[in-house]
Amino acid sequence: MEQTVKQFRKRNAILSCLRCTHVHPSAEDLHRMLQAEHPDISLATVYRNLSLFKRQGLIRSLGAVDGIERFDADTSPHVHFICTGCGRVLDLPQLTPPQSLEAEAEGCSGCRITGCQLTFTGVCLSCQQQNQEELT
Amino acid sequence: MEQTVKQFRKRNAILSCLRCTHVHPSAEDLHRMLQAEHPDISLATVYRNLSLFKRQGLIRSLGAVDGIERFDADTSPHVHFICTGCGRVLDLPQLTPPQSLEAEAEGCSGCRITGCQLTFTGVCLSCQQQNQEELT
DNA sequence: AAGAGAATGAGAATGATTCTTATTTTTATA
DNA sequence: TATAAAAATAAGAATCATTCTCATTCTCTT
Repeated sequence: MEQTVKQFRKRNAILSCLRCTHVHPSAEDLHRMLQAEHPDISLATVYRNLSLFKRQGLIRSLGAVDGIERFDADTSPHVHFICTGCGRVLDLPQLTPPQSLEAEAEGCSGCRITGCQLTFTGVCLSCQQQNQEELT
Repeated sequence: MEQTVKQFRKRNAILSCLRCTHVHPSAEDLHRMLQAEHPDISLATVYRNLSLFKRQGLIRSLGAVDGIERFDADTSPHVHFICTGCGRVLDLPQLTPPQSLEAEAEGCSGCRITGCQLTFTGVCLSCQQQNQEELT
């Protein structure tokens, strides 16, 4: 007899799914990833819950890449790289964001600072290789 | 007799306008600002030329604030602050972005890095005051 | 002055995101 | 356990920033 543990709440599934990936997906990406387990999940539900999580501070938005918002369940301060070729977003966990600047920023501006985002842009390895091939 | 120097090209006006402001305007903001001098300028022209300037590297996009893209004619590396209350974007010219990290980032990721964006978020002075008043 | 090519205006098209509403699921209460 | 109230969801419509289309207007060259 199978367990009667049914997972009715799709909300948890959305958060889990985001927490299990490192691709910094868009809402549509997540919707696609979730469909295996929840074939009837609605795109609106994904959007709705993502903004809820954002408000709750459970996740972060990385802003839009090519006009599409990307999300990250890792809310700890870390550095990102965005490839201008393919739109891939990578974590750069080796680097530490310059926390010293935060106090300095508050001091010189009078603004109360609650967040910091350091993002590099450029061309990722696989796009570099692809560009190379195209020249041949 | 008035000078016969007519400024037919609106393109230059758009770039000049962006260069003369520090508010990091949106396309619509610019369109509004330009209407004094060019009452018949089209919003499509503003958008069209902004993406041209971006491609040419004459201006930078700061990404979207509240779903609306914001632009900056200052392409030199500098730090931004975005107010989550009013959406205002401020320069923090006192701070220098950590250029040392860029080489480190290339080293550890293999990505070719072409740009860097350091952005703080929080509450600006005038929004802090307004919040204060609301409590009274 | 005429023709070719670039720039523009106006409005339609696009597409990501949000909203609405009817339905389903969950929780609270008896 | 039944039942009512509250929360969550699906589906599709609505919104709105941005891009596209195409007819017209400018600009430059000859």
